[in-house]
Amino acid sequence: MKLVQKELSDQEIIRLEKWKKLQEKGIEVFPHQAEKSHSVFEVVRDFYDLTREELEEKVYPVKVPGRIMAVRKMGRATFFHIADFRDRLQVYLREDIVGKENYELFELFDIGDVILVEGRLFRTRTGELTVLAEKFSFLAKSFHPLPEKWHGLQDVELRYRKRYLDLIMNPEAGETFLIRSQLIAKIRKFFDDRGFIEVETPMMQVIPGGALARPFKTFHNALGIDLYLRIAPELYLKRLIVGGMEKVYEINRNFRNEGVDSQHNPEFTMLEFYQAYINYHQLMDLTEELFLYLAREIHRKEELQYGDQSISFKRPWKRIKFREAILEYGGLSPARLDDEKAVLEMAANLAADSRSLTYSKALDVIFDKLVKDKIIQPTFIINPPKEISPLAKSDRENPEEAARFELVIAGMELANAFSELTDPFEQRERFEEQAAMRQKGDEESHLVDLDYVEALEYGLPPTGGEGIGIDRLTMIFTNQKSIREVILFPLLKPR
RNA sequence: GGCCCGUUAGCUCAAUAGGUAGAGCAGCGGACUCUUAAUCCGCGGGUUGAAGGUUCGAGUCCUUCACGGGUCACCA
Repeated sequence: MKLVQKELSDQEIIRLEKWKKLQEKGIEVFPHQAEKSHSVFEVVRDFYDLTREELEEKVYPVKVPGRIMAVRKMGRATFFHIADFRDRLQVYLREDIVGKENYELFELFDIGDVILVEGRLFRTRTGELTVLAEKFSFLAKSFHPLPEKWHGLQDVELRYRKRYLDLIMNPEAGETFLIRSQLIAKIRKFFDDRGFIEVETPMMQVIPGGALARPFKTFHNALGIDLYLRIAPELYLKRLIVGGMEKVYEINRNFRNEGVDSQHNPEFTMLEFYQAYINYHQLMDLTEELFLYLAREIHRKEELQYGDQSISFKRPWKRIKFREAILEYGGLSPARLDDEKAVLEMAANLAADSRSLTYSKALDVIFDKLVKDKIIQPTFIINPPKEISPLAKSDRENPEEAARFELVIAGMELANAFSELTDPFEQRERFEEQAAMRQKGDEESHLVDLDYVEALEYGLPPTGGEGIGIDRLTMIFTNQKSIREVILFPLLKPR
């Protein structure tokens, strides 16, 4: 018997010795299954309201699995708690009930062991719902001591590397990931109820498209070809609209070979949905509905606390043109905004790499640096420059602007949506413009995807499409400031 | 990648000005049949992230490296 860790602490050696003793006694430590009646969470949920008298009148037998969390031994009686990732439940162990031999056996149980407790419910003098144990047995032995009971696991790195310890010790962690799960479930319900079809499209692509980002590259041995992990599902989802699927959505991972910070993880989860026959204005309405629905369903509120801000999803949300947002929040005069040279200069000072800057990209840089942070309440930023939107239709009134919006909440870009470009000839031109930029050294420009253009040549009806970052959405809904707090296993360098 | 901060017992943290590395929890032994950060008595536990350097003497000062956090850059 060897543990992964090479150098063992005294406590680990003691636990191994206890295991040995258990084997000598022929006690099953790692059984094949457990006859449970309730989880800890279910006991607390279902019996929380029963009074002491009700519990005395009628016997409520339970068989509950859980991890031993805190032991208070007082001679021939012991109190301890068992926990699952949502709740904890007190257990009362008495020598006169379980028998002397069994009571002494409890010495071989440690904090951290997973056990099954069988008994009846009662309330203690202080009123705490408690299992009066009649039997208890091992479900698994823990060979390592748990982190400190009061402070929990504080080391941020360890919390990410050993998320299981975070979940065992810190109830807030479990709560965060529960909300994440509920968000995704409710998003599915929202779209399913509206007749959308959930689909899955390739994660490995020959031409990574649908966004402006650098991809991860890999290689397929049998076919002998380079493949890329997808940066977005967009072009495939629109092929499905061509194929007549009127409303589709996908919730899945995207991969972008970029830096890591509190708002970016190399793999992240995106919702993308496409609906034929609608434009980006209708998408804004749908987006408002979706967020309001999620806030009501999950938090029973229309306003959420995020840091020291209160974010209101009450409709209607602010809609402001990209240009005007820069004027309003960026502190530029209209004259300065139209002065191409001045704008380029300003952006060059804000960006490290100013080689491939154009007027439109410069505006985007200024927006990112100076404007985005200042927008806290849900705000649609509409009609950004067409040049940075190669897959969107041009705006009807201003052909240099895109029929597109970005949704900003709490200084983060939450969503990006547009009236999809459906004209195959214009799409091809836009791809070629992007290719020209790539020639000039812009690695994030879009690659030409003629297979996609060919799909458009068969006829893509007018379509509205949108992407929503699920991780950032979860951050807003769980009041977390780092994306790593909402991803169970964020990318870390190996130890 | 740049800059700043952090890394000390299983965990959470101390260690004045460079002078014998400590506490709480956890663990071990003992007392205790309504405790809940249980209490009381006693005990053990350290390559101070790694490698160099300065010094009579380094957890502490210097250099390099590793990992993490924050921030800037790039991105969503």
